[in-house]
Amino acid sequence: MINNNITYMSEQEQSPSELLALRKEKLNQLYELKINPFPSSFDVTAKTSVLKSEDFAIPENPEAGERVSIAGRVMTRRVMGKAAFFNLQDANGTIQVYIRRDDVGTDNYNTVFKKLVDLGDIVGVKGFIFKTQTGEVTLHAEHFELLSKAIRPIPIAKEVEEDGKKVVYDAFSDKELRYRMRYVDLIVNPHIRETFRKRSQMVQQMRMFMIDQGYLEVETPILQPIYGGASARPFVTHHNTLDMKLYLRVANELYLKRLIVGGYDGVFEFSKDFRNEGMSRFHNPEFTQVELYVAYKDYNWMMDFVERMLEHVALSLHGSTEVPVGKHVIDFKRPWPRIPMLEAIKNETGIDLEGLRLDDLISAAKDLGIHVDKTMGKGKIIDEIFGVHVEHKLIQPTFITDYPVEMSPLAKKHRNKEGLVERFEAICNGKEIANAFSELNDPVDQRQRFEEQVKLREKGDDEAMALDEDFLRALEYGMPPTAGLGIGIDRLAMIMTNQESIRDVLFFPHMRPE
RNA sequence: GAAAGGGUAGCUCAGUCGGUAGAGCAGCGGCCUUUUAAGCCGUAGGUCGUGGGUUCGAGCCCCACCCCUUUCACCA
Repeated sequence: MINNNITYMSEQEQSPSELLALRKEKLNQLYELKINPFPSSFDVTAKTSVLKSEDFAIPENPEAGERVSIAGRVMTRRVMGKAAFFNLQDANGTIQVYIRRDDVGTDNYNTVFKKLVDLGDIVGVKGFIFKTQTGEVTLHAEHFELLSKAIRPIPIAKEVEEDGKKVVYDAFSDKELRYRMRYVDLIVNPHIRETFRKRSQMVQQMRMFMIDQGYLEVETPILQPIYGGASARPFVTHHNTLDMKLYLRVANELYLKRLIVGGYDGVFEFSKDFRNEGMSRFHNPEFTQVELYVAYKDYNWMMDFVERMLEHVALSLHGSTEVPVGKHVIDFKRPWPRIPMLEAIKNETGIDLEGLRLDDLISAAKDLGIHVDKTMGKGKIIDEIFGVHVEHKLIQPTFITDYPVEMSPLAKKHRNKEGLVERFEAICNGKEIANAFSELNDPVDQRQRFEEQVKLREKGDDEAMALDEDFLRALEYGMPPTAGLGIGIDRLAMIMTNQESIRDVLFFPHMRPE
């Protein structure tokens, strides 16, 4: 016991790093000087990005120019005795600040700025804009004030221009640390801030696009007594007062269709969904989808809609329908090719699966190197062939249409193709980005489809859907013909921001505890 | 779940054959009033992911475990 205690205490002494302790000591010194290291507010009148833009005119005699005040984080510092330069970073950029002892006061400069302010501290400055000898737009500070003391050191990267290119040295680049401490990542890696700004813009543009059509943005339950709307394993939780099992939603489809039954002619929801499955660069346990349901429309209309909306999104984010993604340039200009699934398979493999009996289909699949087991029906086999031989080759936006009915228990049967449903997926960069169908609104057919799902579940398919009696009751009151759509927001954001991993478009991707 | 790679100072990384733990930046003490990876002089900083083992001696070799990355499988 005694030994353990001694070990424990010595760990305690070592654990706050020297740098942390030193900065806490600086806090104490500030208090002794009657300087509040965490004041309540500061009057900001300008942004660094505006000050550095062409629009901001610097007069002949800069000292006669207007006074501006800016606030932000001290990112670099070059002290030359009685004067110094530092770079101040605000939300949109950085600007160099020139500060002299004779302008801001001896104590403020020598003691506060030089001794007690560190890189990473948040400060406010007021002064006028001029250009240095080397032509850099700089704020000449006449007032300097500490706004928030940072007691942890930030990882400082050095940036330099070499042959006209920006080269960054010692960037904060450890992915684990970046994801675990996204706040630090955002401070020191400005391009990360930009990626998330783009994601936000993307969502905003989609929202406005749908609102402009007159569709209603709604919210539906995340905690559901019966989960449905997608083939997936759910997270389970428990309600104490009701003493009942609840599921975190895997989709919101069945609730949105209840609202179409209720009489709205268009509803959509940006929905956090939860699926208890593997993690990868394309999968996070929680992810975002937007689902949209429009009455009196079918999947053909929905293809037009998706084209129009995503073309609009690309244009508003990039000023062009062309979006660079990895080695490719993806062009969202409409119209996109529309290819029935069996035709797409025929195009890629030369094999026509149309009208094949199950045993012929199985041998065709085996010829194509597909692993087939006895539980797989025709639909599953076709889907597998498509996944292995076609999907990853579709780089430019493409609609794949008319899926096997077995894979789509919520989609309406095709009006003239036996065994298929009126469904499409939009494929882009080799991945599904949208999934849509003419919604099944026949309550008798829907009940049969649910019952088939229940059989699959009994056979051991733990991703099969459960029978939702209340949803069936809603359909029994009559749902108009309806087109429904789901778009994976994270996947789309990866494309629109040219990121290879879903973790780079989620602020806080799921990580094991530290 | 499987395979490969990785975990060394606050950050980015070296570390040879197993022989006292290294650099740059950040930090600390100085000098320097238009610098910009500022510069110059000096200085401090480590549970080498964790726990075992082999050895006179382990950052390095062996075993187990933890965490991350990438790829694959399931899935959106």
